[in-house]
Amino acid sequence: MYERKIPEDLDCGINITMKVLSGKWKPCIIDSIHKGVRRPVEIHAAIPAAAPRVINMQLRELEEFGIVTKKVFPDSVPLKVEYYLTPIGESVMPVIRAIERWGDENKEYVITTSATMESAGK
Amino acid sequence: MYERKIPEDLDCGINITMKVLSGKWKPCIIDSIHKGVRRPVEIHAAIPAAAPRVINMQLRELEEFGIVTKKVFPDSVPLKVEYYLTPIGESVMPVIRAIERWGDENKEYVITTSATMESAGK
DNA sequence: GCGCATGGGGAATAAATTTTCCCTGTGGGA
DNA sequence: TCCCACAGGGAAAATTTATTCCCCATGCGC
Repeated sequence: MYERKIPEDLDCGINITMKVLSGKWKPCIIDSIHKGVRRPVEIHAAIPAAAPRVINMQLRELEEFGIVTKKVFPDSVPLKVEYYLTPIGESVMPVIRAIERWGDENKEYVITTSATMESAGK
Repeated sequence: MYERKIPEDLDCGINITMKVLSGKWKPCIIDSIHKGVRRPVEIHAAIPAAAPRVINMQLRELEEFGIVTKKVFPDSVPLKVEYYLTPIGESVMPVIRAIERWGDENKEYVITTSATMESAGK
């Protein structure tokens, strides 16, 4: 990870969750794994917009936080790796679901609003 | 706002919500307003860790997205301004609550885990 | 040997976001 | 007059985060 220079305030729960979930692709990664997408290549395929390197790094961070665990099959060739959600990882799913649901329900609105914003003042 | 150079994918609901909520202090700001903290000075006081300038900018972005509305009392001196959640703003509250709840429930865990991460490899 | 797929990392660069510094303007009070 | 509280913005610097480019290793098939 990076070395923080600005201290973070972990007072309110919002910031705690954000510390774990912040990362452009982390919620998507968690959601994918929850859906049963376990192998790195599959995760990359599921989120093509993200560079593989970024997904690797965010997976590592999620692993450090105990959100996911990594299972390596040392004898299989080509090398096989699988990621699973830990119980803590499972416990964030309601949060991800809430985020996803709101987004799905307000997709139209957000897209048209942000389009309007761009054509107006920027 | 800033001019994006990397296109965003607004396919999945997660990214939609994140577009609206991303911003270091936005969830806190929304939560504060929901709790009845309406005037800019009060919001600043409620989130002392954030620079006032940042809060102003994020408020403006939230306003552009229709999450909050601004009510100005032109005749009062000193100038009085109040922010309110719009119906859409109210509709994100369940998301904020879910984020807040998970953070509160896992505060200890996250804090000790991130402390361990720092003392180990960084 | 060569190229493939698998899983991954270092270093540099680019982009996005936040923070700091200082400025605008109003009207009240000392 | 000078300074206060209020609300807010421009510009630059700093910080944080993402992305790109190229590298490593294994064992298979040709």
